[in-house]
Amino acid sequence: MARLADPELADRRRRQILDAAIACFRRRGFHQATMQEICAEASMSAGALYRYYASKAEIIGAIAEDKHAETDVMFLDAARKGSAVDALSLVARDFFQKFADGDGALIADIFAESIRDDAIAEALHKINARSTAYCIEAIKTGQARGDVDRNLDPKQAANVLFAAIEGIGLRRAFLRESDPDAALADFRELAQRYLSPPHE
Amino acid sequence: MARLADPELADRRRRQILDAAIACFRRRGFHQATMQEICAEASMSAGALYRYYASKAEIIGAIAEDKHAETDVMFLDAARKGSAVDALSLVARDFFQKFADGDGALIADIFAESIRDDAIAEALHKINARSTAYCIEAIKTGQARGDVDRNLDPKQAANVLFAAIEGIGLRRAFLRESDPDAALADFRELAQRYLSPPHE
Amino acid sequence: MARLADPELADRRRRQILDAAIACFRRRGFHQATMQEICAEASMSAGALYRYYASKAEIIGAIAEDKHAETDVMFLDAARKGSAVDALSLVARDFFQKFADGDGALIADIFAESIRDDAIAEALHKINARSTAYCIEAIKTGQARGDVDRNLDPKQAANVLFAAIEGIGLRRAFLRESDPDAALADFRELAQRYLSPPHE
Amino acid sequence: MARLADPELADRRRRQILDAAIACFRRRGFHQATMQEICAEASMSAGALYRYYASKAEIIGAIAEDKHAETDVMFLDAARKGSAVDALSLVARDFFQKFADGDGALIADIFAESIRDDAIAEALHKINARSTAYCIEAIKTGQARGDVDRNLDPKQAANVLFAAIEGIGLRRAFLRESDPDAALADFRELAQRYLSPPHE
DNA sequence: GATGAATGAGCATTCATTCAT
DNA sequence: TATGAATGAATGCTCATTCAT
Repeated sequence: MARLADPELADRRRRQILDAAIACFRRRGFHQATMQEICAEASMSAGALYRYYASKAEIIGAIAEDKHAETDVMFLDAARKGSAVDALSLVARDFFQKFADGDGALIADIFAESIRDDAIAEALHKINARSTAYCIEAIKTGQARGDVDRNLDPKQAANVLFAAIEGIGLRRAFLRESDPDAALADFRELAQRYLSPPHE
Repeated sequence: MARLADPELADRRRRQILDAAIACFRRRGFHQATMQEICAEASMSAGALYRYYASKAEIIGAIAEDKHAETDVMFLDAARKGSAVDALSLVARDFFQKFADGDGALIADIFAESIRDDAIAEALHKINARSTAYCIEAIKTGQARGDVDRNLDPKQAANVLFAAIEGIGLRRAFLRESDPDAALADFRELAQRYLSPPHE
Repeated sequence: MARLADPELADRRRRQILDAAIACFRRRGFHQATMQEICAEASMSAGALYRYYASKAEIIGAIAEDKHAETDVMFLDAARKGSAVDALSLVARDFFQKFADGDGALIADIFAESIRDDAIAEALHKINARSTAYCIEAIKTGQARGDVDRNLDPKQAANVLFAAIEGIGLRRAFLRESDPDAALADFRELAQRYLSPPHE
Repeated sequence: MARLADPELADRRRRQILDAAIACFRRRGFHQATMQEICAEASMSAGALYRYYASKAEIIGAIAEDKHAETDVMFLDAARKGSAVDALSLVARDFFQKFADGDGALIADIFAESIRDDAIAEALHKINARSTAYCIEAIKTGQARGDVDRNLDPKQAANVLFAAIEGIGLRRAFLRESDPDAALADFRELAQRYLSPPHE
């Protein structure tokens, strides 16, 4: 009588829960949002939800990874085709858009959580290492091409630039300035000046 | 004979509560830390604590302002004496030290809280406006002197640089890299390259 | 298979809570009885109770209405069949029985609460208007028949008689005189003399 | 150096506390009003207040007696001079005025408290016995004179009439009808008809 | 697989009362 | 006498999680 577990259904349900949780966490933060709210948002009973995620912490972990991972996909292509600044701008633009969409507080929550919680930090470090690796690659390519100052340490520069993207996004969310294009312009100017070789 | 209400005592108690709350919030975050923990940390009964702060939210607000305001004092002097980069470095150094001291998650919490809560945001905007004003001044002075590129918009540049400080601090906390001098070196290089006039 | 929310269960639980609350409120009053006591009396956890009533105030409101409404049912029949005094006596008897059963203080609490709280007052006014309407009808019928003095204003008389019932009940509870039949005799004598046409 | 306790001061302070407590209890009820509120209303520190009353319960007891006693003074004179109805009307008028002044809920609280608390009840019974005695006297005088039906039991009648006064006052407070003269008219009509001998 | 009622420890907050000054 | 800061148990209420159906 019993059918085997349908893995597609499980994936669908997990996605449904994550989306609901993201919506709730945006509005209220990880620790203020309740499981009941998430259940309601996901149109799902508590029992059903707990079949897919064993605890609130697990959902938080899943979302942190999820948010961090999204950016990754587009990087590689862009990095080869254009300059380092153009590739980074693509990432930055995407990131700023999230802030414009109301993800600012959630991203800050993820920072807080990953600073405090080693398990989450570890998961995010892996994702971050990959993104950084692409960026380092792009910077090295730029240095080879001559658009990027050869005196810069590629890894250090990659981290500084990611930090700048995050900082600009956060600060603009704090200041209620939500135009992602303005944020991007700020970032491009910073990146350009930071990366350019002297006497350009 | 009647003893009059002692305003010094009130100040001392408030400080005591804030310090205890900061310790708890660092470890556990605003919404996970309990009032009982704060009371214990402050060696104070719940009743005593509530004489000085009417609610947990009020403590959160007070700490947010407190943390934000700390940096301010030193800025003005530094800005007149040295270059814009040197003045900013002073602020940055101080900020990075907080991360090294374990304030990273708390600062992220403050970002999250101020993005979500308009009342807290408003209070912080005032404090931030003052800091930014000093920085803008320093940049203008640098432009007059010729160490700062005249093509930069001072206000925009000030915000970008603050954003960079915050981003670098957060990212390093996330990566468990706690050396504030390394962070400062990263920031100085970024600021130098960003602010310098071309053909230097 | 999914079980649908059972509305009967909800009704049962609500009744169970109300009964427990009435028992507690009788003994200790609205504001001295604790939710824990009510939970214990209802053999229910706090969480379960709060699924059915959102707050203590809501329970107080529900009980106030409940107590007030109980009398209503029997009136109409009685009013048609017998004299106004007989119909009123039925209500009075029922009311005095409540005092004999220990409801006196609770009824006084309901008065206090409804005098102070407009929301509760409003709800009770509706219920009261219905009871009064039946009584007015009975008095008018009596006037038509000739057992009731035609000089009396029916509405005014109805309110005076209800007031007398309440006053007698309260005063007897205060005096620890709990015999409902003695109370009823007092009331009948008063009502008879008050309503009778002169020269009878 | 130390002066002996000044008994006048003590009386003044006690009065001050009682007045403040009455004001608070009116607004919020015995068990919802806090000692802090009473202290503030009395412009007195908690320590000072507790020198004069050992507990909140003691204040409640004192107020209950106080409220009940107020009526007493005027009765005796009136009872001798006019008819029983006139004497009772004086008391009733005074009582209805209290309701008009906002004492309704407090009076209901006193009923509740005295029904539940034997100590308070006992104290009030004494005061009540005195008032009732005066009323009984007035009724007997009326019976002797012939304005009061000789078939009525004087004690029973006195209690019924007091009950009616209380019931009318309470019910009007509940209905938000605050005109004391209208209440008095209701009562006079009731008392007149209740007390009058037949064939008048 | 899914439901949603139930749990109960835990939470922020209050308040009658005390006591050092 | 008077003050008012302090106490801390108790309050109304919440919520992550479980489990019988």
